[in-house]
Amino acid sequence: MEPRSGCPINAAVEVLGDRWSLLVLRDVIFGDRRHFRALLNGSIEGIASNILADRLVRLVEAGILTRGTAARGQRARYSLTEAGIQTLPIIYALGNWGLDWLPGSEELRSRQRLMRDEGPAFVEELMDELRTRHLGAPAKPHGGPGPLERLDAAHAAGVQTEP
Amino acid sequence: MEPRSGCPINAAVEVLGDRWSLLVLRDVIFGDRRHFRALLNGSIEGIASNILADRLVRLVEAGILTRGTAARGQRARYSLTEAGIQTLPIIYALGNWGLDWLPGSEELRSRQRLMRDEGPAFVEELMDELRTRHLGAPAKPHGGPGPLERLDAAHAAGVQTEP
DNA sequence: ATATAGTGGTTGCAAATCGCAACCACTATA
DNA sequence: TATAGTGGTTGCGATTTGCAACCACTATAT
Repeated sequence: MEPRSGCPINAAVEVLGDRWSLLVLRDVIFGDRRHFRALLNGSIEGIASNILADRLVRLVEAGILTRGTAARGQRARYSLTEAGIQTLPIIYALGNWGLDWLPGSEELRSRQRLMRDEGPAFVEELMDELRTRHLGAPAKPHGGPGPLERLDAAHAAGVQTEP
Repeated sequence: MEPRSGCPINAAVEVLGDRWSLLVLRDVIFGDRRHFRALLNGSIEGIASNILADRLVRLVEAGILTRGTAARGQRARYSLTEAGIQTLPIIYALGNWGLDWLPGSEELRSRQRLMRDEGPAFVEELMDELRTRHLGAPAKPHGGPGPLERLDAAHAAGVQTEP
Protein backbone atom coordinates (compact mmCIF):
# COMPACT_ATOMS: atom_id res chain seq x y z
CA MET A 1 0.00 0.00 0.00
CA GLU A 2 1.25 3.41 -0.76
CA PRO A 3 1.04 5.91 2.07
CA ARG A 4 -1.61 8.58 2.02
CA SER A 5 1.07 11.21 2.57
CA GLY A 6 4.77 11.55 3.34
CA CYS A 7 4.11 12.81 6.87
CA PRO A 8 5.85 10.70 9.54
CA ILE A 9 2.88 11.05 11.87
CA ASN A 10 0.58 9.72 9.19
CA ALA A 11 3.00 6.91 8.38
CA ALA A 12 2.97 5.82 12.02
CA VAL A 13 -0.82 6.07 12.18
CA GLU A 14 -1.17 3.90 9.09
CA VAL A 15 0.84 1.16 10.79
CA LEU A 16 -0.30 1.47 14.41
CA GLY A 17 -3.57 3.39 14.18
CA ASP A 18 -6.21 0.78 14.80
CA ARG A 19 -7.96 -0.70 17.78
CA TRP A 20 -5.70 -3.71 18.33
CA SER A 21 -2.10 -3.33 17.12
CA LEU A 22 -0.87 -1.32 20.09
CA LEU A 23 -2.65 -3.61 22.52
CA VAL A 24 -0.90 -6.62 21.04
CA LEU A 25 2.40 -4.79 21.45
CA ARG A 26 1.48 -3.87 25.01
CA ASP A 27 0.94 -7.54 25.83
CA VAL A 28 4.18 -8.56 24.16
CA ILE A 29 6.11 -5.86 26.00
CA PHE A 30 4.59 -5.82 29.46
CA GLY A 31 3.11 -9.30 29.59
CA ASP A 32 6.00 -11.01 27.79
CA ARG A 33 3.53 -12.94 25.66
CA ARG A 34 5.44 -14.42 22.77
CA HIS A 35 3.04 -17.05 21.40
CA PHE A 36 -0.28 -16.93 19.61
CA ARG A 37 -2.29 -18.62 22.34
CA ALA A 38 -0.66 -16.57 25.06
CA LEU A 39 -1.72 -13.39 23.26
CA LEU A 40 -5.17 -14.78 22.49
CA ASN A 41 -6.04 -16.12 25.94
CA GLY A 42 -4.18 -13.42 27.85
CA SER A 43 -5.89 -10.52 26.16
CA ILE A 44 -8.02 -8.75 28.74
CA GLU A 45 -9.88 -7.02 25.92
CA GLY A 46 -10.69 -10.37 24.31
CA ILE A 47 -9.17 -10.14 20.86
CA ALA A 48 -10.59 -12.58 18.31
CA SER A 49 -8.27 -15.17 16.84
CA ASN A 50 -8.65 -14.00 13.24
CA ILE A 51 -7.97 -10.40 14.23
CA LEU A 52 -4.90 -11.45 16.19
CA ALA A 53 -3.64 -13.51 13.25
CA ASP A 54 -4.14 -10.54 10.94
CA ARG A 55 -2.37 -8.12 13.27
CA LEU A 56 0.58 -10.41 13.78
CA VAL A 57 1.03 -10.67 10.01
CA ARG A 58 0.83 -6.90 9.65
CA LEU A 59 3.21 -6.21 12.51
CA VAL A 60 5.73 -8.62 11.01
CA GLU A 61 5.31 -7.00 7.59
CA ALA A 62 5.83 -3.60 9.17
CA GLY A 63 9.11 -4.77 10.70
CA ILE A 64 7.87 -4.46 14.28
CA LEU A 65 7.84 -8.15 15.11
CA THR A 66 9.68 -11.14 13.75
CA ARG A 67 8.16 -14.56 13.54
CA GLY A 68 10.65 -17.21 14.56
CA THR A 69 9.60 -20.77 13.91
CA ALA A 70 11.17 -23.09 16.41
CA ALA A 71 12.76 -26.22 14.93
CA ARG A 72 10.57 -28.97 16.33
CA GLY A 73 6.88 -28.42 16.55
CA GLN A 74 5.16 -25.53 14.87
CA ARG A 75 5.21 -23.20 17.78
CA ALA A 76 5.77 -19.77 16.35
CA ARG A 77 7.60 -17.40 18.62
CA TYR A 78 7.22 -13.68 18.10
CA SER A 79 9.98 -11.27 19.01
CA LEU A 80 10.24 -7.52 18.95
CA THR A 81 12.59 -5.87 16.51
CA GLU A 82 14.41 -2.68 17.43
CA ALA A 83 11.59 -0.81 15.69
CA GLY A 84 9.13 -2.68 17.86
CA ILE A 85 11.04 -1.89 21.02
CA GLN A 86 11.00 1.76 20.08
CA THR A 87 7.20 1.83 20.00
CA LEU A 88 7.43 1.87 23.79
CA PRO A 89 7.50 5.69 24.05
CA ILE A 90 4.27 5.78 22.02
CA ILE A 91 2.58 3.28 24.32
CA TYR A 92 3.96 5.14 27.32
CA ALA A 93 2.55 8.45 26.09
CA LEU A 94 -0.82 6.87 25.36
CA GLY A 95 -0.94 5.28 28.77
CA ASN A 96 -0.08 8.49 30.54
CA TRP A 97 -2.77 10.31 28.65
CA GLY A 98 -5.34 7.63 29.42
CA LEU A 99 -4.31 7.75 33.05
CA ASP A 100 -4.91 11.49 33.22
CA TRP A 101 -8.04 11.88 31.14
CA LEU A 102 -9.99 8.66 31.02
CA PRO A 103 -11.53 6.36 33.61
CA GLY A 104 -10.10 2.93 34.29
CA SER A 105 -9.67 0.31 36.94
CA GLU A 106 -7.33 1.18 39.76
CA GLU A 107 -5.68 -2.19 39.45
CA LEU A 108 -4.57 -1.56 35.90
CA ARG A 109 -3.83 2.11 36.44
CA SER A 110 -1.25 1.39 39.10
CA ARG A 111 1.19 -0.06 36.58
CA GLN A 112 1.09 3.04 34.43
CA ARG A 113 1.41 5.28 37.47
CA LEU A 114 4.48 3.43 38.67
CA MET A 115 6.03 3.72 35.24
CA ARG A 116 5.45 7.45 35.15
CA ASP A 117 6.66 7.98 38.70
CA GLU A 118 9.93 6.25 37.90
CA GLY A 119 10.62 9.01 35.40
CA PRO A 120 11.74 8.98 31.77
CA ALA A 121 14.82 6.87 32.56
CA PHE A 122 12.53 3.94 33.27
CA VAL A 123 11.41 3.80 29.64
CA GLU A 124 15.02 3.61 28.51
CA GLU A 125 15.75 0.97 31.11
CA LEU A 126 12.81 -1.11 29.99
CA MET A 127 13.85 -0.80 26.35
CA ASP A 128 17.25 -2.14 27.31
CA GLU A 129 15.67 -5.10 29.05
CA LEU A 130 13.57 -5.77 25.94
CA ARG A 131 16.75 -5.74 23.86
CA THR A 132 18.23 -8.50 25.94
CA ARG A 133 15.00 -10.50 25.94
CA HIS A 134 14.08 -10.13 22.27
CA LEU A 135 17.29 -9.30 20.44
CA GLY A 136 19.69 -11.29 22.56
CA ALA A 137 21.65 -8.21 23.52
CA PRO A 138 23.98 -8.63 26.49
CA ALA A 139 22.26 -7.77 29.74
CA LYS A 140 23.37 -4.55 31.34
CA PRO A 141 24.68 -5.02 34.85
CA HIS A 142 22.46 -3.58 37.54
CA GLY A 143 21.66 -4.36 41.10
CA GLY A 144 18.18 -5.36 42.13
CA PRO A 145 15.15 -6.38 40.06
CA GLY A 146 14.75 -5.30 36.41
CA PRO A 147 12.06 -2.89 35.25
CA LEU A 148 9.52 -5.53 34.22
CA GLU A 149 9.97 -7.30 37.51
CA ARG A 150 9.39 -4.04 39.36
CA LEU A 151 6.22 -3.40 37.36
CA ASP A 152 4.91 -6.87 38.08
CA ALA A 153 5.69 -6.52 41.75
CA ALA A 154 3.81 -3.23 41.88
CA HIS A 155 0.90 -4.74 40.05
CA ALA A 156 0.77 -7.80 42.26
CA ALA A 157 0.86 -5.72 45.41
CA GLY A 158 -1.45 -3.00 44.14
CA VAL A 159 1.20 -0.60 45.32
CA GLN A 160 0.86 3.11 45.03
CA THR A 161 4.11 4.97 45.02
CA GLU A 162 4.70 7.15 48.03
CA PRO A 163 5.43 10.84 47.60
CA MET B 1 -19.86 2.60 25.14
CA GLU B 2 -18.27 0.77 27.96
CA PRO B 3 -14.53 0.25 27.69
CA ARG B 4 -13.18 -3.15 26.77
CA SER B 5 -10.94 -3.05 29.83
CA GLY B 6 -9.81 -0.72 32.60
CA CYS B 7 -6.32 -0.37 31.14
CA PRO B 8 -5.32 3.26 30.48
CA ILE B 9 -3.52 2.27 27.29
CA ASN B 10 -6.65 0.57 26.02
CA ALA B 11 -8.77 3.55 27.03
CA ALA B 12 -6.56 5.86 25.00
CA VAL B 13 -6.59 3.48 22.04
CA GLU B 14 -10.36 3.34 22.11
CA VAL B 15 -10.52 7.12 21.77
CA LEU B 16 -7.56 7.82 19.49
CA GLY B 17 -6.85 4.49 17.83
CA ASP B 18 -8.16 4.89 14.31
CA ARG B 19 -6.84 6.13 11.02
CA TRP B 20 -8.02 9.74 11.27
CA SER B 21 -8.45 11.14 14.79
CA LEU B 22 -4.78 11.84 15.42
CA LEU B 23 -4.37 13.37 11.97
CA VAL B 24 -7.21 15.77 12.66
CA LEU B 25 -5.51 16.73 15.91
CA ARG B 26 -2.21 17.13 14.10
CA ASP B 27 -3.81 19.61 11.70
CA VAL B 28 -5.46 21.50 14.53
CA ILE B 29 -2.22 21.69 16.49
CA PHE B 30 0.42 22.26 13.83
CA GLY B 31 -1.70 23.72 11.05
CA ASP B 32 -3.89 25.83 13.35
CA ARG B 33 -6.95 24.67 11.44
CA ARG B 34 -9.97 25.56 13.52
CA HIS B 35 -12.84 25.26 11.03
CA PHE B 36 -14.48 22.39 9.21
CA ARG B 37 -13.51 23.52 5.72
CA ALA B 38 -9.98 24.31 6.76
CA LEU B 39 -9.59 20.77 8.08
CA LEU B 40 -11.32 19.27 5.05
CA ASN B 41 -9.46 21.16 2.33
CA GLY B 42 -6.17 21.34 4.19
CA SER B 43 -5.92 17.61 4.82
CA ILE B 44 -2.99 16.28 2.82
CA GLU B 45 -4.34 12.75 3.31
CA GLY B 46 -7.70 13.79 1.86
CA ILE B 47 -10.19 13.07 4.61
CA ALA B 48 -13.79 12.70 3.48
CA SER B 49 -16.33 15.17 4.81
CA ASN B 50 -18.49 12.56 6.51
CA ILE B 51 -15.49 11.03 8.24
CA LEU B 52 -14.31 14.43 9.38
CA ALA B 53 -17.76 15.28 10.71
CA ASP B 54 -17.88 11.99 12.59
CA ARG B 55 -14.42 12.45 14.09
CA LEU B 56 -15.13 16.00 15.20
CA VAL B 57 -18.24 14.78 17.01
CA ARG B 58 -16.27 12.00 18.68
CA LEU B 59 -13.39 14.23 19.67
CA VAL B 60 -15.81 16.70 21.23
CA GLU B 61 -17.59 13.86 23.05
CA ALA B 62 -14.24 12.61 24.31
CA GLY B 63 -13.45 16.04 25.73
CA ILE B 64 -10.52 16.65 23.40
CA LEU B 65 -12.08 19.46 21.39
CA THR B 66 -14.79 21.98 22.11
CA ARG B 67 -17.16 23.25 19.48
CA GLY B 68 -17.71 26.96 19.84
CA THR B 69 -20.48 28.46 17.73
CA ALA B 70 -19.71 32.04 16.88
CA ALA B 71 -22.58 34.48 17.40
CA ARG B 72 -23.29 35.60 13.88
CA GLY B 73 -23.09 33.09 11.09
CA GLN B 74 -22.91 29.39 11.72
CA ARG B 75 -19.17 29.11 11.54
CA ALA B 76 -18.23 26.50 14.10
CA ARG B 77 -14.85 27.01 15.65
CA TYR B 78 -13.08 24.08 17.20
CA SER B 79 -10.68 24.54 20.09
CA LEU B 80 -8.45 22.19 21.98
CA THR B 81 -9.20 21.43 25.60
CA GLU B 82 -6.39 20.80 28.06
CA ALA B 83 -6.90 17.08 27.38
CA GLY B 84 -6.51 17.81 23.67
CA ILE B 85 -3.35 19.82 24.23
CA GLN B 86 -1.91 16.95 26.20
CA THR B 87 -2.25 14.59 23.26
CA LEU B 88 0.80 16.38 21.86
CA PRO B 89 3.31 13.98 23.50
CA ILE B 90 1.47 11.09 21.83
CA ILE B 91 1.64 12.74 18.42
CA TYR B 92 5.26 13.67 19.06
CA ALA B 93 6.17 10.07 19.93
CA LEU B 94 4.35 8.75 16.87
CA GLY B 95 6.08 11.26 14.62
CA ASN B 96 9.50 10.41 15.97
CA TRP B 97 8.89 6.74 15.45
CA GLY B 98 7.65 7.32 11.90
CA LEU B 99 10.68 9.46 11.24
CA ASP B 100 13.02 6.68 12.33
CA TRP B 101 11.35 3.61 10.91
CA LEU B 102 9.14 4.52 7.99
CA PRO B 103 9.68 6.27 4.68
CA GLY B 104 8.29 9.72 4.01
CA SER B 105 8.83 12.89 2.08
CA GLU B 106 11.80 14.96 3.13
CA GLU B 107 9.65 18.06 3.10
CA LEU B 108 7.31 16.74 5.76
CA ARG B 109 10.00 14.98 7.73
CA SER B 110 11.92 18.21 8.33
CA ARG B 111 9.26 19.51 10.69
CA GLN B 112 9.42 16.45 12.88
CA ARG B 113 13.20 16.51 12.85
CA LEU B 114 13.29 20.11 13.98
CA MET B 115 10.89 19.34 16.75
CA ARG B 116 13.01 16.48 17.99
CA ASP B 117 16.26 18.41 17.69
CA GLU B 118 14.86 21.18 19.85
CA GLY B 119 14.58 18.65 22.65
CA PRO B 120 11.79 17.77 25.07
CA ALA B 121 11.40 21.35 26.25
CA PHE B 122 10.00 22.22 22.85
CA VAL B 123 6.94 20.06 23.42
CA GLU B 124 6.25 21.87 26.67
CA GLU B 125 6.78 25.21 25.00
CA LEU B 126 4.38 24.31 22.21
CA MET B 127 1.77 23.14 24.70
CA ASP B 128 2.02 26.51 26.40
CA GLU B 129 1.49 28.28 23.11
CA LEU B 130 -1.56 26.10 22.46
CA ARG B 131 -2.93 27.08 25.87
CA THR B 132 -2.82 30.74 24.94
CA ARG B 133 -4.29 30.11 21.50
CA HIS B 134 -7.05 27.70 22.47
CA LEU B 135 -7.74 28.28 26.14
CA GLY B 136 -7.04 31.99 26.30
CA ALA B 137 -4.25 31.54 28.80
CA PRO B 138 -1.96 34.54 29.23
CA ALA B 139 0.99 34.38 26.88
CA LYS B 140 4.29 33.61 28.51
CA PRO B 141 6.91 36.25 27.87
CA HIS B 142 9.69 35.16 25.59
CA GLY B 143 12.02 36.76 23.13
CA GLY B 144 11.92 35.75 19.49
CA PRO B 145 9.39 33.70 17.53
CA GLY B 146 7.14 31.14 19.20
CA PRO B 147 7.43 27.39 18.62
CA LEU B 148 4.81 27.17 15.87
CA GLU B 149 6.41 30.06 14.06
CA ARG B 150 9.78 28.35 14.25
CA LEU B 151 8.31 25.14 12.88
CA ASP B 152 6.70 26.98 10.00
CA ALA B 153 9.89 28.81 9.23
CA ALA B 154 11.80 25.54 9.17
CA HIS B 155 9.19 24.00 6.95
CA ALA B 156 9.13 26.93 4.56
CA ALA B 157 12.89 26.97 4.24
CA GLY B 158 13.34 23.21 4.21
CA VAL B 159 15.90 23.81 6.91
CA GLN B 160 17.86 21.04 8.55
CA THR B 161 19.20 21.84 11.95
CA GLU B 162 22.95 22.11 12.18
CA PRO B 163 24.87 19.93 14.61
C1' DA C 1 -32.70 41.63 -6.14
C1' DT C 2 -30.00 38.23 -7.73
C1' DA C 3 -26.11 35.53 -8.52
C1' DT C 4 -21.82 33.42 -6.78
C1' DA C 5 -18.76 31.62 -3.50
C1' DG C 6 -17.98 29.82 0.97
C1' DT C 7 -19.66 27.87 5.28
C1' DG C 8 -20.76 23.45 8.06
C1' DG C 9 -22.24 19.72 7.28
C1' DT C 10 -25.92 15.27 5.57
C1' DT C 11 -27.33 11.38 2.66
C1' DG C 12 -26.75 7.18 -0.40
C1' DC C 13 -24.37 3.44 -1.30
C1' DA C 14 -20.70 0.04 -2.41
C1' DA C 15 -16.58 -1.87 -0.62
C1' DA C 16 -13.77 -3.12 3.03
C1' DT C 17 -13.11 -4.34 7.70
C1' DC C 18 -14.52 -6.22 12.23
C1' DG C 19 -15.55 -9.69 15.22
C1' DC C 20 -18.17 -13.83 16.87
C1' DA C 21 -18.32 -18.79 16.41
C1' DA C 22 -17.00 -22.87 14.64
C1' DC C 23 -13.66 -25.58 12.76
C1' DC C 24 -8.95 -27.70 11.31
C1' DA C 25 -4.30 -29.89 11.09
C1' DC C 26 -0.66 -30.82 13.80
C1' DT C 27 2.06 -31.92 18.23
C1' DA C 28 2.86 -33.29 22.84
C1' DT C 29 1.43 -35.88 26.70
C1' DA C 30 -1.12 -39.36 29.42
C1' DT D 1 -5.45 -44.28 21.72
C1' DA D 2 -7.50 -40.40 23.77
C1' DT D 3 -7.03 -35.62 25.42
C1' DA D 4 -5.18 -31.14 25.66
C1' DG D 5 -2.65 -27.57 23.51
C1' DT D 6 -0.55 -25.42 19.50
C1' DG D 7 -1.09 -21.92 15.52
C1' DG D 8 -4.12 -20.64 13.11
C1' DT D 9 -8.48 -20.64 8.95
C1' DT D 10 -13.29 -20.23 7.38
C1' DG D 11 -18.15 -18.45 7.28
C1' DC D 12 -20.87 -14.86 7.76
C1' DG D 13 -23.55 -10.99 9.64
C1' DA D 14 -22.70 -6.35 11.55
C1' DT D 15 -20.14 -2.33 11.45
C1' DT D 16 -17.10 1.04 9.45
C1' DT D 17 -14.98 3.33 5.56
C1' DG D 18 -14.84 6.44 1.95
C1' DC D 19 -16.38 8.36 -2.61
C1' DA D 20 -19.84 11.38 -4.57
C1' DA D 21 -23.58 14.13 -4.57
C1' DC D 22 -26.41 17.13 -2.28
C1' DC D 23 -28.36 20.72 1.15
C1' DA D 24 -29.38 24.91 3.99
C1' DC D 25 -27.45 28.95 5.33
C1' DT D 26 -24.36 33.25 5.09
C1' DA D 27 -21.52 36.69 3.09
C1' DT D 28 -20.22 39.30 -0.82
C1' DA D 29 -20.41 41.11 -5.40
C1' DT D 30 -23.25 42.74 -9.35
